[in-house]
Amino acid sequence: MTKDDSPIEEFLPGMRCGVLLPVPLGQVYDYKVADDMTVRAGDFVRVSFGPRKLVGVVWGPGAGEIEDQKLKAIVEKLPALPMTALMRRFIAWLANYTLSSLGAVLKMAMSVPDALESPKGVKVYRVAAEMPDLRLTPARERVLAVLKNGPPLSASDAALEAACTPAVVTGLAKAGALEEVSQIQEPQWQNPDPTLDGPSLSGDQHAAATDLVAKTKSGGFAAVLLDGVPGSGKTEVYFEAVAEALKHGQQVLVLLPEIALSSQWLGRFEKRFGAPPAQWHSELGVKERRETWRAVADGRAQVVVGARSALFLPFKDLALIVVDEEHDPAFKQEEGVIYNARDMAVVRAHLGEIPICLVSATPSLETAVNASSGKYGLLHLPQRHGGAVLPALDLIDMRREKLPATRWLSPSLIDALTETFQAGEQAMLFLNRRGYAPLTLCRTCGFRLKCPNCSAWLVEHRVRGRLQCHHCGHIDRMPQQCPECHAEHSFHACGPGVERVAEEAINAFPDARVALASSDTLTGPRAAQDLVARIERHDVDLIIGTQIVAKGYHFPMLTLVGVVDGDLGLAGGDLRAAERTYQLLYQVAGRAGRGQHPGRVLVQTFQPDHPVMQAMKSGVRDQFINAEIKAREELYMPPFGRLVALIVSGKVEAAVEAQAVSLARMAPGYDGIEVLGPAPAPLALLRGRYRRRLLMKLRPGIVPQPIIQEWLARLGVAKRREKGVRIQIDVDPQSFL
DNA sequence: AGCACGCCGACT
DNA sequence: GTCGGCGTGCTC
Repeated sequence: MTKDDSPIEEFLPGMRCGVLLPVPLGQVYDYKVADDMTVRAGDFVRVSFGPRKLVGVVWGPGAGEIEDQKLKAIVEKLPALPMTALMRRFIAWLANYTLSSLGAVLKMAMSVPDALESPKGVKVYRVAAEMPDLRLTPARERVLAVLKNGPPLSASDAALEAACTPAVVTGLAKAGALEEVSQIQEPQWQNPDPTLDGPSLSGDQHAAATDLVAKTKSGGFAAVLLDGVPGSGKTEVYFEAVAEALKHGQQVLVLLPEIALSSQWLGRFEKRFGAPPAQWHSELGVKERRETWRAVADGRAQVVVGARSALFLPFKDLALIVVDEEHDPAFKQEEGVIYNARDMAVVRAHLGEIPICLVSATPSLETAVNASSGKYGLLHLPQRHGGAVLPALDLIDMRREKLPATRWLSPSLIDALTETFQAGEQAMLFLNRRGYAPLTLCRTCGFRLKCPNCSAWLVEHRVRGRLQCHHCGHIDRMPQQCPECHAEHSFHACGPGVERVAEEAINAFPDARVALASSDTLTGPRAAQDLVARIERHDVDLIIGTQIVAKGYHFPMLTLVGVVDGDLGLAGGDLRAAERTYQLLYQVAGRAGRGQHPGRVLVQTFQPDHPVMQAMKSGVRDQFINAEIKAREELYMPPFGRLVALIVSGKVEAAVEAQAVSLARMAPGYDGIEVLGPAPAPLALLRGRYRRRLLMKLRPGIVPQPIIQEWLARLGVAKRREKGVRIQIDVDPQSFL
């Protein structure tokens, strides 16, 4: 069956149809079409489900397993535009791939239930057909004149136009001179204008843009890696393809890892297209969500930039997907339905038969392999745009720098900072650790402050005067005395966080204006935007930040980047650690010297001979990548084999342990499949739940999903499912441990 | 996931 | 005597 000759799609009164509900149940429930309606697959309908009313989606013909008498009738068909067949196929594909229930995936695609209801009218006023007798004050006359000659307005708008207070308007309505009408207001979206002149492109940029534009124009699936060094103008290249889609009245989705912090990206977009794109991220208010959702569904919003959940927006006519910073681990959703938005974006493009462009200066190994094997197209921008040169990078061998135990900035780095400030330029210190210190212990008895819900240390945040768990959000006040030995003033902070480095920097440079940038200080888009503006105005000399500052910012006066602890990501022995560290360091280094001023990057490391450090120093990226690829290939690690993690969790440790053991015992024993574990998960206790992890390694070509389904089914048959224990499946986990 | 039904401890 | 704790079972 081809995808075009669809099964029965229309259901008449009295017929049985299957309705999928946004609850994690994985089943499609049968309902009867009520007498006064016809529904089609994709329609949003309200149904009774047990004691509650839910909105679901007509999914197809009913399964027919339940007797007619038990069938409930559909309560109501909602006026929203139906879910497209494409979105339904996407949901089904994702549920199957991630081994999660259809309902759980549907829930992600129905995150704005409000948007499906008929839009609520806004009270607007117009002049009544018959004018009653009333006293006409000048203000009243102005209001009547405004409403006589123009469209109906809300009380506040009319008041604004007539230069009076809204009370005058409502007073007139009360007197019968104005009629109140309910008007549905779908806000107008200012759409980006593709006919504005773009920037002039370099030869490489032009060639890449031409290719992307052609693919966007012709349609059809194509995945392309746009690989360019920081500052090479990748954004301008894909903007050309965005313009192409806009010219044909089609839509574009741009996925970014952390939309909330990309005010600079928005600025560039607006400069190119004269209007901002629609945005989609977790900080949107209810109203914005509802309006954006509707505007995307009916095609008024043409370009959406968003975090991973934007993948589930109901695009009417999507022509292109761009995944910027495609290597970023933030695309991976680790809770609930576990999926990688970058990979699922490729799937969506495939199902929708449209091109997708993956963008990065440090492509993930998976994408790099796909590009070199020819599965993905490759567009390469090897040079910085406009003659800017890549920063010079030096390693600081921390084994030679004699530092006191509570200092982390080496004399070499201090010297470089001094020079930078003297030249009137800006510097950035990078340390991927929030708070003041990652560990606090009692000097008297050795007690360590620890999270009650997780196997993690509590991190002191001195700015806010409290202790915080970075995994569950647990917050404590800093205790006065040791909870164990009751010694006073005995706490000792171990190791540095950004706050502590800031303290050290302020001591060393009392005159420097220092800004701290972490997820604790930049709590929303506005805070981020403010900081960016301050840095651009040069109101800040030194930025000290976590990975939040590694993203694609561009500050012309920023000429020195110091990495406080280059080795931080390398601990732990994960195969991916080297790749990650390299990507992060490379991104951070890219912040330096993007304007006319040449940049300098200093990386403090205790392992200057590590391949990552050597690759950073030589600037030869591909040599390092190729070595990593070879290592993966030899070990049948992704993308040369498959991994699936099974995470067993629950509140009772013994039950979790028992479940993990029985899972391992009943593991499939096929050729080419290896099951490792159980081992304590990276956080053996998280949010009060104990965790064990099993890792399944599969040789290339083996499809994991049916094998795992069968495995879990055998477990059920053998009555080896522990109560209160959850088994979560992570297909293609980020961590290899 | 919700939500109801159901069976055992401290309160007006 | 009731209010309420959360165990378990169902939802077309």
